[in-house]
Amino acid sequence: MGKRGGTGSQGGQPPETAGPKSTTGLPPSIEAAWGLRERPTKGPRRGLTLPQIVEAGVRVAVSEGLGAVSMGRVAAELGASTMSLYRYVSAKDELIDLMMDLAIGVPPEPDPGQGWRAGLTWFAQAYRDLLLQHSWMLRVRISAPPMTPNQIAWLEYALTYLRDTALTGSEKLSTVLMLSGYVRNVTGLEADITAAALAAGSTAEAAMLSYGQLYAKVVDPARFPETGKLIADGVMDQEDLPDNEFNFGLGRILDGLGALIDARREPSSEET
Amino acid sequence: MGKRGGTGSQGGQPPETAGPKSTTGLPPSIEAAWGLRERPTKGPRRGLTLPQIVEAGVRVAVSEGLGAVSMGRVAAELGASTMSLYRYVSAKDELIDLMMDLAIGVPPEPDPGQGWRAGLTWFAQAYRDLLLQHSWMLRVRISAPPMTPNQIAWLEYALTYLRDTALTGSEKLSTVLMLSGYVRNVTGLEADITAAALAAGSTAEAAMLSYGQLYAKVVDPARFPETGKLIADGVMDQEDLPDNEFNFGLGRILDGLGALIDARREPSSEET
DNA sequence: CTCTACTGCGTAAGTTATACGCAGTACTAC
DNA sequence: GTAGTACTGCGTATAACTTACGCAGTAGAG
Repeated sequence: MGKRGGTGSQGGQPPETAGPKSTTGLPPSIEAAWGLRERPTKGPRRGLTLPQIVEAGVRVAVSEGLGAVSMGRVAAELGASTMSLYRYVSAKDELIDLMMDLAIGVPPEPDPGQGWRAGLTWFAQAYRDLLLQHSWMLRVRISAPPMTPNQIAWLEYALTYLRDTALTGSEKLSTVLMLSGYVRNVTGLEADITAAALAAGSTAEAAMLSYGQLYAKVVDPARFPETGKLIADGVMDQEDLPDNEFNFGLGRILDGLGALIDARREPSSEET
Repeated sequence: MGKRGGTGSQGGQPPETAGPKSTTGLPPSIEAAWGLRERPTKGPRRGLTLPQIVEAGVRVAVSEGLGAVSMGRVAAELGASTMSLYRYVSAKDELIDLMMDLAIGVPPEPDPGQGWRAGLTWFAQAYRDLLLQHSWMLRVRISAPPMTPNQIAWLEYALTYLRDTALTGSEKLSTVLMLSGYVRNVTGLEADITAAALAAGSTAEAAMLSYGQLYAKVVDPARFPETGKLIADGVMDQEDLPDNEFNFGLGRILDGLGALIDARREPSSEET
């Protein structure tokens, strides 16, 4: 252990974490994402910037997968030392949160003119495309409600499409969370299947076809008749093409939502 | 490194992993879960059993959280050594998969008499209760379609409720996946919020109330008007009570599904 | 009784995140 | 200028882990 044997004249306390103390009470990652944390102006010039680091992290995640994102790897990407990153980021999780926010990006401007259904469909599609592009995001465990700037922007974007409906605020929020959760689930499942099969050494297409055969090996149709029927019908094999799967669930959700929106419009006299 | 200095007379190859070679092509965890892997009858009496180990793992997860589940901790729980577990389990992930299957358990017998909607509602509720009981499961990253025995049993259970509808097999499967994914999402979000707030040092109730105040600190109502409205209305604060949130989304999904089921029944002449 | 396929498990290697504190830098105050 | 000091990057070290490897011993098979 590092005994104090130097001639160092200061020996001050180490800084709390990255940056000055926070008074907001927000989680550190969230503070960082919103650019709070005023930076002092004293000491040596800083060698890196937060955005640089986060970009490097995303670069690593995109090219080598989330598993390759270690503090050391990201630092190497920048030609810096591992520990230097901790001057900008208080923990690895914070880096990951920031990477997510960067990758999510600013959503395309909403166009409420097209109606809630078309709007939400587009929202879902855009989110899906994003996840397919940055499939490492599917491997990040979500552990808090969305609070970073771009996440909020997407939320806002979706809420805008619901503005002219008679849903309550709480219902709108629930709707958006349900929808984005759905998109994440379906896309993630699809990615997992593809990845597992690719790892087993087939092409993506052939891989998806073969999944049902694994089920067939294990599921006894006598004990699980309904599941057995699905397997026999080859449903597990093709998964019906990912996009169809996606659209089916999306359609159901929006249908259900539409029923409520319609019901709200007529009987009540809340406004208009 | 262990140089060979002993008088050992054998020096054979180490066994592949836990147990004999597999010929099924299934992922190792799945094989283990279904009890494939015939055990030989030679050598010394085994000191442990797979179920014992998996139970110990669940015990640790329940009482100390998923993060506490390490090979060493589980072994200690059994009074065994860390490495001895690898005679039963090929990797930690396999242990986790088996823990999941054990915790999921056998679902209650379905009663298709009550109709698909009541049935699926009960299914969702039962799954939700399970996740609330074993909240560590929410922290496990799902990385494959459900394939272990009890997972399949739950799937079968849900499919049974859809038996008498005119949905296609593919639609039924999508429906169940959508539903269980939804339950997992909502329950997980709820658990995350509670956990985060508890960590911040409030009681569960008070914690949930305070979440919206974090949003208020960060969201500029001018830039994000719709989101700002939600915050101002206190929607983020209460999250509308977890159960309401849960029931809202569930209702929407089932409504949407109902519309399709009804539509299928009338116009077509597929059966009956 | 011997052979040998097993067993539990000690040892050690390889990864990680990250606490701690040093040596140096560049504003600020005089 | 010159000192003081609040910073900087980063080397060193620690604490968890997972897991490969191989030894010493055990018990069914022949």
